[in-house]
Amino acid sequence: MKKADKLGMTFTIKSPTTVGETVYNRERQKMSISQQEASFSRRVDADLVQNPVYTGVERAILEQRLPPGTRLAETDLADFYGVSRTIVRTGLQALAHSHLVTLRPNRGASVANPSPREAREVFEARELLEPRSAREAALRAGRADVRALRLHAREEHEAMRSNESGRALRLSGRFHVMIAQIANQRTIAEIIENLVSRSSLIIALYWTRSSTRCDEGCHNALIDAIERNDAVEAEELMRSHLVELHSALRFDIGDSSNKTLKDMLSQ
Amino acid sequence: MKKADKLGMTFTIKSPTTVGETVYNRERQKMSISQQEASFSRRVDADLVQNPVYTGVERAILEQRLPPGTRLAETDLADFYGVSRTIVRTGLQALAHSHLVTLRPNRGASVANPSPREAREVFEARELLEPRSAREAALRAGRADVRALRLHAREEHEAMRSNESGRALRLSGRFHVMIAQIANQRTIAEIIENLVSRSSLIIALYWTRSSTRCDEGCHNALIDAIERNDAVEAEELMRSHLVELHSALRFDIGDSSNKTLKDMLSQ
DNA sequence: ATTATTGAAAACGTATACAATCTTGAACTC
DNA sequence: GAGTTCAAGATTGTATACGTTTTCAATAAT
Repeated sequence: MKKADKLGMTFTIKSPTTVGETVYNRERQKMSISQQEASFSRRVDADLVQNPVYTGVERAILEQRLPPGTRLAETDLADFYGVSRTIVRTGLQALAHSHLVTLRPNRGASVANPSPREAREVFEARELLEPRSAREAALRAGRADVRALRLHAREEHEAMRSNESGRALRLSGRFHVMIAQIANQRTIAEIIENLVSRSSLIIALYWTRSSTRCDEGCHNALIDAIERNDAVEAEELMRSHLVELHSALRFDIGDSSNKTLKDMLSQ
Repeated sequence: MKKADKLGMTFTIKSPTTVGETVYNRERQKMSISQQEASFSRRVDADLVQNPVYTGVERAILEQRLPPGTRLAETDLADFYGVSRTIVRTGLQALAHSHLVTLRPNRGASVANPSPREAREVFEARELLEPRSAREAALRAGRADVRALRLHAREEHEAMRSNESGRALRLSGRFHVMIAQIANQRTIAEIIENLVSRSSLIIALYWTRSSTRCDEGCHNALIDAIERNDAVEAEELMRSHLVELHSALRFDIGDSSNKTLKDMLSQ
């Protein structure tokens, strides 16, 4: 009770709208990206998509409503999402595997707090994988893919304009994942998806600039290159985009988040 | 009862010796590889290492005692390892995240059955990541690292000589992981570790040659290059080694495993 | 002989109970 | 006043109970 108050967890139990949108997005991808083998499964995800804790907390982290280090007590989450602790634990364990959440034995879960080293490594890995992905995407992208990318870029833009910076950040990450998916290398796309997710936490901790404006230009330029099937240009644009992001991180600041956690989960 | 018989699961409940060795290996690494930040945690693993289901099933898969597609009934595992289904589920979910196990809603778990496409993608990803890792390892490796590698190669050799092909395969994979760890890029090392694990399943399904003899020469040559700090050579050796492995896979054969699952888990 | 039906047994999904561990804060000592 | 001790409360870890779904074999129908 005291704890719930401290966390600002005066929740009315509600069903999260998260699941709906995620499913929608998946559906949309399915149309634009050729799926060669139905048997190539990520069944874990199929299960996870309907775990409200997983989808809800993931989304809250990607939108930076849950800052790094935030304690995630099982009972609070169970109450909030109206499920038992069993489901909460499943979701938290999955998030821990994605490095979005840290699990400490007998101490419970908290939003991950990537170290400067981890931050650097994540971006180095992205700089290694994503340019190649962008090149491949430029070679493979069809009309539907380009259309989906443009639609998505518009959504990003609108989120920025209406000052929904959290939503903008999440969509920006999703843009990178979409490119990786167009490249039609699921294994690598999945790795990239994970690295991109972690980037939201890294940006929350080490980002220096206030604006994410650069994203807009970069992303549009990338779409143009992909539409032209200009593989070399797409690869180079992606590389420089990532280097730019990476260079906007500052690792010399200590994590000093003293905000109260009011309404971080709800909406 | 009927089912247990069919699976050859006439288990005497015993504590798996798996955990012990794994811990030992980790300890050994810790000595040979410089650890800069204790806070850079993979706490999920800390938890998982003492999950007998996770360690036992993982090891059985890596040693090809559990062939792809093998059904993993929760109750059987619970009985075998002497834990409740709660623990079994935690372990299986973790294995599913590593793509070693497939979870289908209401249908339970089975050893993953990577498609030809997934197999190809895994090796493509390895060819992308590991050569670079080997280069970095060659630059960074110290005396202790080289010594650990040679010790490990000897273990591999002995496993081969004594016809423990499963153990040899697992150790061979571990060798690649060790190099990735020496490269001191934990994020990428973890990705490689996962790809290497999946390779055991891929080899079980699509391997054509009977011998793994080539490994021995390749690995020794790699150690030599690393000892000389010859980055270029190490990178090239790793690249060609992986290409050779990849080229020894045949994707046109259907999976026809009709073996009974006797004693696949025990020992 | 092959396919459909069906119901019992087995297996999975989720909630909950209880034990083990950690946290907190008040009382106490120095 | 700063630090220590310890018990009550809170939180996590594991097992188990129970409802739901699936599987499978026996039976019936085509």
